[in-house]
Amino acid sequence: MADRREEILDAALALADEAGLDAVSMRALADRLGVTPMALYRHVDSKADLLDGLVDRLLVAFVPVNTDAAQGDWADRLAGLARTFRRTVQSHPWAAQLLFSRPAVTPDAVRAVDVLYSALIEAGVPGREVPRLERMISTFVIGFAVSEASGRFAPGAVDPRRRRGQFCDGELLGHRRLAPWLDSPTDLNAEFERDLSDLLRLVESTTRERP
Amino acid sequence: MADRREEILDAALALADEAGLDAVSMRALADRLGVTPMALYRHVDSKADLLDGLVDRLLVAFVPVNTDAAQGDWADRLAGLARTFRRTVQSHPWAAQLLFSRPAVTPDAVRAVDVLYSALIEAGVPGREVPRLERMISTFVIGFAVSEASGRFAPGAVDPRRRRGQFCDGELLGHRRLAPWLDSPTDLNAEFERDLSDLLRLVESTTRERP
DNA sequence: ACCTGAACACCGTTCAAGT
DNA sequence: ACCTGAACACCGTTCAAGT
Repeated sequence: MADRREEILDAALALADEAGLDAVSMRALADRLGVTPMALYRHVDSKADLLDGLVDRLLVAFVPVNTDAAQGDWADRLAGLARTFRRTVQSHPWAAQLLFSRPAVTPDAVRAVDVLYSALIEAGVPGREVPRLERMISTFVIGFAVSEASGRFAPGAVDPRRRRGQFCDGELLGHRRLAPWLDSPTDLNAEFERDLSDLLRLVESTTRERP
Repeated sequence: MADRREEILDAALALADEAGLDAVSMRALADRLGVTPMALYRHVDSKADLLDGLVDRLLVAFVPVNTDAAQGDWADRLAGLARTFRRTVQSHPWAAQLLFSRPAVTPDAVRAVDVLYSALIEAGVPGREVPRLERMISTFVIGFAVSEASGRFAPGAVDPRRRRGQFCDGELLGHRRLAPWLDSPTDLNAEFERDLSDLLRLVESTTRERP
């Protein structure tokens, strides 16, 4: 009765948290379970299937069923879901490599999409526009979390020699004008909140009729 | 003088276009160049360095220097850059796995960021807000292109048995109310344009003073 | 039903040796 | 300077065999 597949996914998740996604090989996973690599294939179709299972585990963890994110008006619920998702990726940065690769197809992923749909309907967004706005918001939220986890928002150690070259050639005019604001480090928590409130304003503006 | 590194990147890009990113191994790449795998390490630090070089090649291709995307007012330039980026990823879908992994650090990536900075400044966005809006827009645009290329926007073949189960249990209320709009297939070209115009409206609204 | 052992066709990378 | 050969320590997966 104790589903062997679940034990395998437990071990894979622990391995990924401890040593990163690259450390999750069929062989290493089998070792950790005290079993031969081939024994895994009885419960998992392939390594790709294993990774799909891993992503699903993460989504189970964050979908709001009887949690804070399920309370409040539509804006609270939408922002709550976004914050919970970001926090989940922060605790499992290895997931960044997987999150953009598969459609939201598992029952739990569909449930998360449904929370967004319901929030947008409650906000008064026309039904025709809801799926598009859902994709837009989820694309941004996943993108932000993945960018953070994979270092895309990191300071960016540009080769100073080349940078100076670009500056002197009269290039990078934008960077030059923004110099006062580019030196201070970014508070990504505050930035995420500002981005969210911008997106909520955008949702609100979609409830009014437009040409 | 003929830089050997450039020949290697040419071959790697061709290999990726023909057979996908997984086919780009040091051994296969060496084979294609008629050389021993170890010969590559004279011109490339590691496989990671090779992949960074590949991404850079893509960015060189799309940064607007004397092209359509460099013309027009700020909104045209911003939308042009987004469209060109999306088209680039569409022609090289293997890049999807790499685009979120490294900060925009190479000279060409910095140039692309600068085009966005300049557009936002011209739009009248306060300097303090420009870097945030640049990250927000680029995160969305990269996320959209990557989602498309990696199948996240694909129809989503949910297991019908499970889906029915969820429907009958009174779950997925959002999906149920949206059924009329969820059956027709999505025109992603039109959706991308609508998303872009929403983002441009958001930029405009940031030029007005807010609390 | 569930697991094992041996094997196949691959990886990235190091190191000493060649010219 | 540039390349090679052999080797190390890995991969995912197939297939026949064991209990």
